[in-house]
Amino acid sequence: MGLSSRSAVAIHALTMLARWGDHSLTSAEIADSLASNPVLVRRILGSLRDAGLVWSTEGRGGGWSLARAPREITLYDAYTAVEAGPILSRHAHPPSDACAVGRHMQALLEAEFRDAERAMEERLGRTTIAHLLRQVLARERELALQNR
Amino acid sequence: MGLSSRSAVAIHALTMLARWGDHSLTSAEIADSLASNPVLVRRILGSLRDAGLVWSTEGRGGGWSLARAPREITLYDAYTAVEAGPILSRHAHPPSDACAVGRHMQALLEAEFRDAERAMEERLGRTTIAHLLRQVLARERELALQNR
DNA sequence: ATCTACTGCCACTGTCATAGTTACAGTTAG
DNA sequence: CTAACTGTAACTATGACAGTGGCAGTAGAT
Repeated sequence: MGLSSRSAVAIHALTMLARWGDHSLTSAEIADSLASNPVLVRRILGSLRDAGLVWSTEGRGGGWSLARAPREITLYDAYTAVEAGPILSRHAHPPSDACAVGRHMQALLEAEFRDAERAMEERLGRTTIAHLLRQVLARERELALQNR
Repeated sequence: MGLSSRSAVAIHALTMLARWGDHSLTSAEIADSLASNPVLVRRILGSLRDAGLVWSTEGRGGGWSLARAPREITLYDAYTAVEAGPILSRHAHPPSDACAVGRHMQALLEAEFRDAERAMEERLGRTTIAHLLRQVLARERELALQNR
């Protein structure tokens, strides 16, 4: 493993909200689809709300809805909303300053790792929730045909 | 944070081995530069050896050396030698099969995440240890000039 | 007014990966 | 035989994470 599964949860939830776009979903409904927990869902959707991707209403009949069109939300948006630190982690301690190599490795690695992370983020930014939803619907149609 | 710092340690060690290419280094020497522990270094260099990037000799006077030219070792080589699983982790549990979205999300995310990870790996594959070493030496020359 | 169904949030648990450390057996040069 | 290494297993401490229960706040339904 590496990172948390929060990105997966976030993208899953966003796609569900896009699928049932006309009405809001509760954290319990989303948790059911994830085979997970409403509190967990609320925590992650809370981050998405802070990032302006969704909004929520309290009280009876409340729930969650998208704050933007699905085609205006990329996987990168979801990813950066819920994931904190860098992917490729740096030295646990700063290396020794007495070593000619150690003196510079931190700065060099920082540059290399940032570039590599940016490449990944750039790729995530190319896929939108709308794109994912389209694939989900296509797969559902296929299933419907097979079960006829 | 995200992943382990093993990649950083591996790249650091490889660069040191390239810098002092004529003779081998002990795990204690490398650990000193990392401000870390010889056992940790041996564990990580062990993975690099399994991947064919370095070799080691036991007994007195033993130590570690590169098994290839520095320009033939990329950061991706080091990364995949020491890092096990995927970066972007998937759902903790498989989602509910009863949900039209949940049924398909795992496969779709798998494809998206693999593409994103590949983009990162591709970027890491573009930088070699030789490139890093060149930068270290350049920075050392600068320092030498300033301290004159 | 009260009930019901939500969000929001805190505190806690169990689990797991990792960094770090100690210990010791095996290997090799002096 | 001794000193200096590698190789490896066992252990600890730390921290991130998923998951859970509890409870205050909010708002529609009756």
